Amino acid sequence: MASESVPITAVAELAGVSVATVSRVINNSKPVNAETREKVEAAVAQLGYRANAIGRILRKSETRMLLVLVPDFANPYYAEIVQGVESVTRDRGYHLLLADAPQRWERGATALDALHNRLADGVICLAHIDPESELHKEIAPLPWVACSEVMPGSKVPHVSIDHHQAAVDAVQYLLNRGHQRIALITAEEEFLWAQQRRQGYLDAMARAGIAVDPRWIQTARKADYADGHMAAGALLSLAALPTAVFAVSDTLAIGAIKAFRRAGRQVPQDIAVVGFDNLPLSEVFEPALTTVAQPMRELGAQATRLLLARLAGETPASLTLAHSLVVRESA
Amino acid sequence: MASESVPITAVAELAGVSVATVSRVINNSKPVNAETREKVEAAVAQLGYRANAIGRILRKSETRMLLVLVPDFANPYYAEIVQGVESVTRDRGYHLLLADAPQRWERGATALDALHNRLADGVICLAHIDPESELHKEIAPLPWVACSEVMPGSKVPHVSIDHHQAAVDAVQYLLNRGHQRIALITAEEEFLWAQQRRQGYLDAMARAGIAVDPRWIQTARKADYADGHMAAGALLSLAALPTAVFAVSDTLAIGAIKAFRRAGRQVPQDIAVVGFDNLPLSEVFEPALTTVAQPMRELGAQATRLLLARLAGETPASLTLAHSLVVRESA
DNA sequence: GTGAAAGCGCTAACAG
DNA sequence: CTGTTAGCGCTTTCAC
Repeated sequence: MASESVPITAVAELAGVSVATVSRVINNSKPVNAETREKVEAAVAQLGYRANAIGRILRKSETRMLLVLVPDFANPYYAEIVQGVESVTRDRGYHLLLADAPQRWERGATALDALHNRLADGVICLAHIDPESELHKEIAPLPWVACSEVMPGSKVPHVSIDHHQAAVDAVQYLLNRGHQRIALITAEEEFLWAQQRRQGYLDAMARAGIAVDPRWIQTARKADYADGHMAAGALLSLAALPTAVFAVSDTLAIGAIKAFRRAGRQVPQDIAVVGFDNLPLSEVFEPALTTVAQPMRELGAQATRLLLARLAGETPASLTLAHSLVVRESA
Repeated sequence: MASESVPITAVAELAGVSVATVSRVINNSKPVNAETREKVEAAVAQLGYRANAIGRILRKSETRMLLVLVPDFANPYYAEIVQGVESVTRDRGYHLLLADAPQRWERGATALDALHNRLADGVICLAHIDPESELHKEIAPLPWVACSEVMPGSKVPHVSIDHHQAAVDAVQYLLNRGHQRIALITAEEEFLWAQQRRQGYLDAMARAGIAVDPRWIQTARKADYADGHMAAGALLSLAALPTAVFAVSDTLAIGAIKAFRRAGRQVPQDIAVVGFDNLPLSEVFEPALTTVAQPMRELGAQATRLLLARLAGETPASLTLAHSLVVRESA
């Protein structure tokens, strides 16, 4: 009833028992006489008692909160991962603490405070962490797992897809359809995945015995539409236009397609385009995008299970989840 | 250095002072002798001491955490609002507790536990709350504010746009371009905004002296592409095709445009379409969508300020933020 | 099966 | 300016 905080002592008093007994009843931690239990339960109900989480946490020094470090909330890719995280935290009775992982990490007032201050039991990091950075030094000794972004050489448990193989699959698909002059539109490689996807492209081409013309490879600054547009422009200026493009993100792919069309080229007839990510948008865009899909929710869920296992004292192995090529109209 | 938790007593001991003095230094709460301060700071640095948030919270019974109830993380609309929330919580030194607000609220194990258990100081609710529901009974006595979803008749502080006026503006734009037979594609009206946008359409039409043919109004079950597609199909079967459509969401608008085009109609030449939301997608889609934009980030930020003010004992007034019509190609 | 009491880490009131 | 002490709300020995 009351919105006011009612402490366990009030319940004990009303029920005519000790606080220890109340605690036993609400936690089912030890056998309690049925009659006593009823008295306690009645008192709990009457007062609308809810155990204060803070008192409990202080005592047990376990917060049952997990911190999620997200590079960008508004990016649906991360949003879906968070959804996956949430699905398992909810089941396990954990709460989710969300923090923005800013590009430039300021010493001191960081999102990691929550963890340092023992507000959270562990961290799930979706952000890229430079091994040389302040952030890495801060986070290294903490119980954390990486999701989607894998740190090379780091021994931290992580879950992600095999970006290299996914790129190989995408390019192989193009190869199988008879393409030879396959271009790559990639992004600057601060993010490891960009690097890995690039290598996948290179390896698939090499395995097919195709010499890659360096001008087929366009590196965009970021990965938005405008960048894709520009990269496609560069491709368009080539004497022999590639017959297919693998873009390392759907946004890049869409920007490129727009450029091709503006130049009077048909997709996929004149030039086929494969993207990466399977954004909701890629289904609606015309032509609908052929693209590589990642299991985002699963990525988040597994990362969470990994962290929970780690917190439980286990030493779980990192996980690589399956990707899939979604074939639509653009290639 | 040590990742192990070091208590304030350890710092006091090392510095040769009392815990009270340590507390004063780290909180700057009372003047401390410069020399003493230095000793304490040295000890803090040496031990890598970080004040345990839980102890502090228990003592001050203020968690500096805010709970955000989100209907759907993966929906970019909510994601951007959360971004706005985060921007102010970060500035004010609050943490963000994120919870999914499920459609069907199960009694007991709810996301509101966090609040009942005093884990959070207040709630920002982005979800629709039926005044008759369990959830409403639960949340009513708590410190909360509504964001984007406004409860009719409820006295809870809220921030949102004027959906009615926004719809009037959209329809008026169409009217100004000479359209008369303007159709409405709306969604089932569990959400108040759908109802308000519908009324805006009706009022704008009435004010223009145009009798609305009931068949112009198509009500979709949900608000996804397929629904827009279906609604457009119904419109297409009319003897006199409307010359314009106002769709209460961009997804509906895009679904409709696809249907029109499939039927050989040009947008906007044969039929103009205005959407609502200004999703990222609406800019990329072809034709680029003319649509109503909401200031999502601002919505989140203001809601947070409202809550914070409320927690500070003030009684802030609800806010209505400005929307804007973004004119592109579809109308 | 139950109660008394200690103590998690911290801040603030009170003395000095 | 600094130290002593109480106590926030809870769980968990340890007795009985």
